[in-house]
Amino acid sequence: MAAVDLATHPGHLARRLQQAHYLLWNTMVSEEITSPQFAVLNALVAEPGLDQRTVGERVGLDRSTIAEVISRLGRRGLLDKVRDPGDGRRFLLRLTDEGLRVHRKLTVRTARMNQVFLAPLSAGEQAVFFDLIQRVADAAEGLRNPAEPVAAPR
Amino acid sequence: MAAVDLATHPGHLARRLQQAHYLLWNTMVSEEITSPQFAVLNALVAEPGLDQRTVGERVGLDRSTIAEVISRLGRRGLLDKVRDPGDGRRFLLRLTDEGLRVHRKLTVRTARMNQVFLAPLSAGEQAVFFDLIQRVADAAEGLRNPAEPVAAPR
DNA sequence: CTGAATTAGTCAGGGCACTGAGTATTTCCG
DNA sequence: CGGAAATACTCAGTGCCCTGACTAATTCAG
Repeated sequence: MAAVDLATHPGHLARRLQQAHYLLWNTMVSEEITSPQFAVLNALVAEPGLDQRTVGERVGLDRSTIAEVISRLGRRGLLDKVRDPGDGRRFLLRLTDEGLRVHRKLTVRTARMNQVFLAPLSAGEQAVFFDLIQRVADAAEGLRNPAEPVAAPR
Repeated sequence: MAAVDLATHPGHLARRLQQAHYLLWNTMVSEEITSPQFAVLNALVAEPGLDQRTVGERVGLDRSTIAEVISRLGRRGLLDKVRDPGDGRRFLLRLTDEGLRVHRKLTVRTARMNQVFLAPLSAGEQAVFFDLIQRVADAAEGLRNPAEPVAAPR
């Protein structure tokens, strides 16, 4: 039987890691606001007035998914969506006061959660953890977006 | 503006890692069979005749999700579902010949994909990558499953 | 200036992932 | 034996995630 050990499959580990995070988030941060939703709030705190597509780019979500997430945040009254007067295709996004309030509250809780989540690793290991994951993710994303100004042999 | 750097958020990195893997899987392994579906096939190659719940446990999926995945694999004719004659609650699962064939084919492709995915890391870094992710995921899962009885082997 | 690309967003469709409620079957206990 | 508890599975509901096809608005080229 040619069965394989899933522990050597990075995809399987990535999925388990994300699931573990999802559960911890639910218990330690919020049952209402999800981690991707928080990422969107955070992007709009950093850069108010972004359009939908750019927010998606900042947090790593495609146009369909970002539309759903933003629609939920809008329904909850956490952000406003206004048609760009200068370009009728865009919607400009801005947090409401409630959105800012929620972002502040969750920022504190998220920091606590991250500590618990990373507690099994020493400080040095945590830095390596971030570095390795980021390098793998960046490289894989680069495979998908080949048009980058990488190799322009001039 | 109290915005946070998402690169220091393990949850965000985990999500990006999984998305990157998803895309690579789609192009290098299969557009039909997903990574979780392959994990189920693999579990049944290792242990034919498992019931649904146990398969879910092996691959890290809850009862609802594993039911959907198995239903899809059944519709594609990759596995058979038979009610356990000894316990009318269970369904026993077994791969069909086609299921075995698909598993063999994808095993080869998956190995190739993993090499590409992990190419940015040296062999030593890959080992660390596995170790760190596994420790974090295990610890977080442990938080949710309080004090499992330490496997009394009969 | 006008028709062809490009761009932002929507919508339909498929799949993963969880919770909570409900059904059927088995087991456990008094 | 018979009812309560446990177990395996199903179903409804929510949310994330992608692709591919579509609409509307803008930009660009001839």
